[in-house]
Amino acid sequence: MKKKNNELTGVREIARRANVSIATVDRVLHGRDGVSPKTKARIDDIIKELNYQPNILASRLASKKVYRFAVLIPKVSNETDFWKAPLAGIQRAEAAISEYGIKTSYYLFDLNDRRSFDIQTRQILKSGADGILLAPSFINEAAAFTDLCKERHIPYVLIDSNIPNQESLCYVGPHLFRSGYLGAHLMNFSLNGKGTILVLNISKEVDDHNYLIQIEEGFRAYNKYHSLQNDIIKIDVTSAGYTAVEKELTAAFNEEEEIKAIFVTNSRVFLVAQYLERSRKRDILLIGYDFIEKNIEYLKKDVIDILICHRPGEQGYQGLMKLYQHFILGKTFENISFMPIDILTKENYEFYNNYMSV
Amino acid sequence: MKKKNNELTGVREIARRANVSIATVDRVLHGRDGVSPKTKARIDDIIKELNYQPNILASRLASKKVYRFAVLIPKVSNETDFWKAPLAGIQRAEAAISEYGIKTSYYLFDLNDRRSFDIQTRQILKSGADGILLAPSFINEAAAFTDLCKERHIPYVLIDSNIPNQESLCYVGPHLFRSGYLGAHLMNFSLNGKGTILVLNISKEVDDHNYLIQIEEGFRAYNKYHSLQNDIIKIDVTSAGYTAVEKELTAAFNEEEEIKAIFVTNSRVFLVAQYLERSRKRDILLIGYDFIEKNIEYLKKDVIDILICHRPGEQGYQGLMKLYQHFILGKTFENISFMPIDILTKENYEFYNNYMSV
DNA sequence: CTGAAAGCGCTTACAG
DNA sequence: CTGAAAGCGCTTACAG
Repeated sequence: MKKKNNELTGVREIARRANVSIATVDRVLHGRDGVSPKTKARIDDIIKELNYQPNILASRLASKKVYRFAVLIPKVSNETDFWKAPLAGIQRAEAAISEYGIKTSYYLFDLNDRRSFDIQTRQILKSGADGILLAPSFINEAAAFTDLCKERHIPYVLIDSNIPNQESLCYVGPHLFRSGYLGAHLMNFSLNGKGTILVLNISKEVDDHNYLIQIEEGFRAYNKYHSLQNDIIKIDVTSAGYTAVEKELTAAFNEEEEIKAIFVTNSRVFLVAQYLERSRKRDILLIGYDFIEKNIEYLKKDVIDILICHRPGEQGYQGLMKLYQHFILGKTFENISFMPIDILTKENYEFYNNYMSV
Repeated sequence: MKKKNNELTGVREIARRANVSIATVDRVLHGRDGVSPKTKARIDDIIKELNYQPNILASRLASKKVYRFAVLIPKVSNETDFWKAPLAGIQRAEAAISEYGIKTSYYLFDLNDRRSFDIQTRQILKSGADGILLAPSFINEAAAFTDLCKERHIPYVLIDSNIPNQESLCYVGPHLFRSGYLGAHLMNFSLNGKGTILVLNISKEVDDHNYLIQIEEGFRAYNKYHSLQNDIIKIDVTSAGYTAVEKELTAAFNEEEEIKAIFVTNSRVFLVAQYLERSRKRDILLIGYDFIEKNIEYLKKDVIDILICHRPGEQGYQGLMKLYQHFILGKTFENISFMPIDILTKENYEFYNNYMSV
């Protein structure tokens, strides 16, 4: 049975009402030119009146246009498997949206080699990607790159950490200050105001400073706000190897007897755990960051008490979905999406990453 | 330009190779009968050989079939806004999949009236829903209902709590025993083995017992496993009103001086917080469940120290998506999806629910 | 500036 | 048991 005219929907109905062809409606819908202002106005009115919502399935099926997204993140290394989770999240998103004519390409760089970051950025620009998802691990290089993106009007989404004052499409990641603040609270929850606290920044890269400093400031802010009397000793370990950590910690423990807790501002907390284990120091409260294998190992052994995490998988998933929302759905959204700050212990870590099937 | 024959893809290519029409291919693809065994075998082989993946967009666009999902959850009440979050998650999923020809209907029942649950179940069966998402709050009624669903071959997904030994399509929710176990750990993290602990079950419904008992058992298991010497006093408050809680707590505090902490096995922890505030008892460690307004209020005021949560929004989202995966994508999956067990404090609760935009 | 027509990869009656 | 044809709601050349 053929539908009656007044049962038409979508572009057909708009075309009928405006007395034009659906091709013209399509032109207006996508803001292409070649339509007289008069016609355009008429069609625009009808679109509003009908509160027309395009059928994305039909649109994507008919269109040959392929959107190309580039993903620029660190490769998983022997040192750390942190980036496994974001990658998995990104791939989960990729699977969900690939039917919509989206091609996702991966450009992985080496966290120990800032040139590899630059090399990949050049590849991306050459590739002609429509949108970019990146982790700005090398902040200066990243800022230079996003400047280029802006020049070329290529939207980009940041995950893991933010570049201040950059007009990204979105930042998906933690509120670092608040994360450090939470860390201090968790320490105090157990210490109840007593004992000296060691704060450790372990990083050979100056780039991390922006990242670590925000966490440290949050940490200190908590103790200040609550007028806690704990001494805080801050140590910058400018090498990410075990020996450097061992040396600094040995010195610290020799000088100061009252150390009751250690807070590590990034995922290198396992190095400290290793030290505590080897030197048989028990009853030191140890809190650090990130769900990585080496950390989980010490969490299980009760050497690390708490790991703070920022949903790395979710960051990757959401990051790519933001590009999808922007390009395919034409949605707008807040340009910051803060991740929850999660608390992992020996008792709940198992459930943290295994629910990600949808 | 017309494509060459050997560039054909999808059903067309299968049909060409099998020397049949695409209608026949379609029949085989969907297991409809009316195809000779010989032809079917031939087509099946080709499907495998080509590793054919149907184009869901085209499929859903062409099909007139509408899938109807029924959602059976408690309505948000004045007493608690707990069910806001699952509802929001379900609606988020609904928005994501509605284009695929899915109609979602809501059947909300009253947690104070088990008959309302029954009434809604009858409505659902009458409606002829294809799949059901439900919270089995009244466990006996729910079991009777899912028995009927099984008889009629209507798949259903459970959220929030499980019905033991039911063959649901999936359970999406917490591992309650482990959740209680974590609760005990958090207590001990602050108490360090000292002080008497009060465990409170506040519920007038016998139905909740299965739920609460699992949590309590987990809690006790932790203390036993770690040989903690804390006394545990367990109180069942069989009314969900403030006065009953006040009476029981007053009595408990009069009898026992050493109470240092209270663990409430469900979201009624705000009633205890209210009591502690009114009776000016400070320094009592208070841990309970769920991100609801009244609890957050006391979390902010430092009366409640920790809330344990099981991603209610995610449960709703994933629950509906499981039905989608089953019906539209024809995917298979584990029939249990345990939620992470999250720890909320005054410092991180703000980030817990605001990232849900995708 | 505009329209007629083919096509995206499927599903659905209908006819035989 | 099987196939030809129309159609889902869009987009895309192409022609004028």
